[in-house]
Amino acid sequence: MGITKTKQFTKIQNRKAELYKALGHPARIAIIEFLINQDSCVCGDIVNELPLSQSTISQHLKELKNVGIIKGDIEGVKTCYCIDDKVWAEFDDMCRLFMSSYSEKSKCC
Amino acid sequence: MGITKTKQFTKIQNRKAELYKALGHPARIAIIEFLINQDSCVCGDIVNELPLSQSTISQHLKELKNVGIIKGDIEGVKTCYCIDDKVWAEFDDMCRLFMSSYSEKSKCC
DNA sequence: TTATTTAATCGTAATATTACGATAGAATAA
DNA sequence: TTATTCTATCGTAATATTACGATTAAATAA
Repeated sequence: MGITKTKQFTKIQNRKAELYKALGHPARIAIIEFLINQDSCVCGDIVNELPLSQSTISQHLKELKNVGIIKGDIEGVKTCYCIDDKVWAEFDDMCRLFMSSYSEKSKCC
Repeated sequence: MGITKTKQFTKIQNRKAELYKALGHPARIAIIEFLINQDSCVCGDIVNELPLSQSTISQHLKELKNVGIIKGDIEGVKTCYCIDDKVWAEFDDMCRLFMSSYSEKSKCC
């Protein structure tokens, strides 16, 4: 089917999965790493850096934008992509909580 | 194409993406949450808990097992699934490093 | 104005994912 | 032995994802 039964799960479970899924592709990891490490946030610079076509990268940027991890600012002919502080913090909190909810003590086998 | 150009990215980028991707489905989030919060780790109990068929859940369990997040122990007729401490720690470390590599100071727009 | 640059979107092909029922195989119970 | 229980796997259908070239649209440059 290829269609996820979203309605069967909680809002929080879906949001969690959505954020993880957005980072579930090496190109999108590379894009985020680029935005963090480089001074530039210009779309064209990302395209030059990554081994994928312009249209493919544009598609990946859109997915990251859809979940809110990044935001795009059109500046004349160019577009500047940046990490969204609020969503990054949301993701950070969510991860910490999720990670720390498991302790080795609770293991059974 | 539906095929990821894995070879164009680093091992670490691919591993990161692979781990995130494994958690990029609400059913798999629910499975992990169940394993963390319940005493049980028996496959059948997971199937009873989640709103999906036995075969679908078996498939999701396999994906989590493939990236190493969980491991399965066959105990007679039943199978016990547990979180793998080592991989969980790897994921935790990876997340922390990734999250903390961004600071709001570095934002540009 | 016309040309150029930049990035989003469209169309499309190949492959992957999600989901289920049916089946199979292994372990235990009767 | 035979029946039952449990879970993995197979086969399949519907949908999603990934990737690219071509096109479009908007802004700037010539």
